[in-house]
Amino acid sequence: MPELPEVETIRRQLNEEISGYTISGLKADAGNNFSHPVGEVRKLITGLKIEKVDRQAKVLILSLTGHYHLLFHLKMTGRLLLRAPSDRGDKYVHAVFALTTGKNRLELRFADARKFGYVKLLKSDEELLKLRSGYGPEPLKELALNNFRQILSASRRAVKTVLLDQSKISGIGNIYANDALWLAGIAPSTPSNKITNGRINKLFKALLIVLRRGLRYGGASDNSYVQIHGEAGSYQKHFLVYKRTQEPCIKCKTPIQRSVLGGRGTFSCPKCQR
DNA sequence: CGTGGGACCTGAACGC
DNA sequence: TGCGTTCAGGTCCCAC
Repeated sequence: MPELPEVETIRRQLNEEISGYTISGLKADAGNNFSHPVGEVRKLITGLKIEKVDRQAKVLILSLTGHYHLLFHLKMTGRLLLRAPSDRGDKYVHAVFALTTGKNRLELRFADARKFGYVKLLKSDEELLKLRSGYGPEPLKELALNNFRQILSASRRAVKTVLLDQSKISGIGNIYANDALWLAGIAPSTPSNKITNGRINKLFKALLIVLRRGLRYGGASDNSYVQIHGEAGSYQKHFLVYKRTQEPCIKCKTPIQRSVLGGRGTFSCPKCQR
């Protein structure tokens, strides 16, 4: 759901719209998922200014003055919504951050139907560095082909499992892993270290293509993901194999197969992917 | 080191 | 109409 393209879409919108705002309040209900008691977080961040909105893998990072960093992970059903204080009707809101600049007032609302998502406060740049060090390179910014080759050749696990491993590469989730493997013509269960160089090149390109495409369409609103003003993305209209069980393969018309790999729904064309 | 499974929590979709 | 069951994906944690 919220994978790299979805979270990056939100990051860009938030960075554009709330940078420079000051946090002027915080309300959260009992169903929140905060790393620290809400009262403590409120005390620490009230009055701090949002310097920029960053991202590591699927984690959004609001960097505040004073070297504080507010992290949001949306997991499956989390949403971040930017609203006027008078706007009503958002469901499953667990936390509301009041934002102020000059006379402008906004609310950043953290909503999550399933409560898997979290809000985490980091109190120093060191903590942020430590968090970042647990993640692999960002595919659209840092990942070089050589590095990608090393990552894949270092594991005997199924290639799809490696793609989804956030400690190896940042931000790839089930949608884009499935679609990239189809585009590259590689079966998801292929042992990662058995993929030839030529096919690694193909997969590398395919991965960048599907992630950029996801971004261009503003993410996949397949489930509960929406952008910060509630608009849907549209990548779900362009899935290559994801969720297309029994529908014809775009290349060869063979029905797309669903299987389970590493406990996750896996979609592939038995003819095009070997 | 790797992996399989369960846990987290709840709405939606489906079966009867 | 209304009940029950199953499923979903991101990540962590535990047992093998």
